[in-house]
Amino acid sequence: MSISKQAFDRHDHSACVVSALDAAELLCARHGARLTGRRRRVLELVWRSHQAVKAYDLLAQMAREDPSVKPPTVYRALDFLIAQGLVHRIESLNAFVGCVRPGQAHHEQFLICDDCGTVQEVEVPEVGRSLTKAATSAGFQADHQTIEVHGRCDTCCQPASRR
Amino acid sequence: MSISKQAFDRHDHSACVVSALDAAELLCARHGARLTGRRRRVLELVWRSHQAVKAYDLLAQMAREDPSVKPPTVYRALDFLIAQGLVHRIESLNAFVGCVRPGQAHHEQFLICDDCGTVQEVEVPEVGRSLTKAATSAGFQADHQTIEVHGRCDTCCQPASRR
DNA sequence: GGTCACTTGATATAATATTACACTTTTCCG
DNA sequence: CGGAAAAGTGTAATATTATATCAAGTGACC
Repeated sequence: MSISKQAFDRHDHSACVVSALDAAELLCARHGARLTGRRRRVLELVWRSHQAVKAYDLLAQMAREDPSVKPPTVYRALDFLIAQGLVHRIESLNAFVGCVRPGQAHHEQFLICDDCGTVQEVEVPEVGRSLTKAATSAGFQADHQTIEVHGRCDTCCQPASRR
Repeated sequence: MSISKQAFDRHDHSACVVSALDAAELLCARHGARLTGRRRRVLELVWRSHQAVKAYDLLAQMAREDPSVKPPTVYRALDFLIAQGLVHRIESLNAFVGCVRPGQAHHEQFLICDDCGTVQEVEVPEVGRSLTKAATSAGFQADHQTIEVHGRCDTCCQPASRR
């Protein structure tokens, strides 16, 4: 972890959002990809929290602002953001989170709290390495790894009195 | 891997099915769980191949035999089999495979061929260990790991002529 | 034989995701 | 500039995956 759990719990989240959006603009510009209004809005909503967001929750929020937003609107934007590496899909939740390391090559590894829903993206290089190695020795050519650890986060493990 | 890829490609699959069903009977007896007709049938169908099976494919097959089979029938049986550790859910496919090590504690780790759909369950102890360790040091109490590697299996990597 | 827990049947519906086609906007080349 | 091609979006319909609810059946055990 780059920051402590305490720091995380009290962090200024608006800064996360701003930096995520800035990074997205930059990355898209560099890749010649268009971060349109819809896509930007979806990314912004995904970044509302560090919990995984459901596509239909995004849909509900966006449809309130503009009734022309329909499921394909959301899924297309998500597909784009995922292709750009700005958003990750959490398979075990059918939900989505903002990528904390856009633009840097990394395996997708997540700690998912089943209590509060917080998704923490981590980087444990050995895991990717061991898996790729094991796959290779089985004659398997690994393209993509889905690594999702469920459990309870630090905060949710604490007795209530200590929070 | 306990057997070679070549051996696997030509293996006598009916033996897999028989041994899976036998192991299931044994395990359920030991746990005081009831492997009813429905449940047994679902397990059998899951074991039809080493590919992940969709719930609605199971449903279609079973409904052909008995029209009273409905989605809950299948999902309940799958829930039971998963709880008994006889079947694993592949999150990234919304599909199910038979467990090759029922009764033995293990992390669920899979190599999934995106060409032929074959799912190979593997055991790479370091991966589970590294992940748990990383989680712990982040104050996270890990309960369950979802590890699914997508790519191309040995057979599908071979030029067609060599198959 | 009664009762309790578990299992199943049946109906309905919720939640997640995609297809298809028309239309608009942007790009970009001559 | 103008206009064709590509990319993005709107719209409607539908496919796929999964669960809730309540009633009825089944087997285990005293």
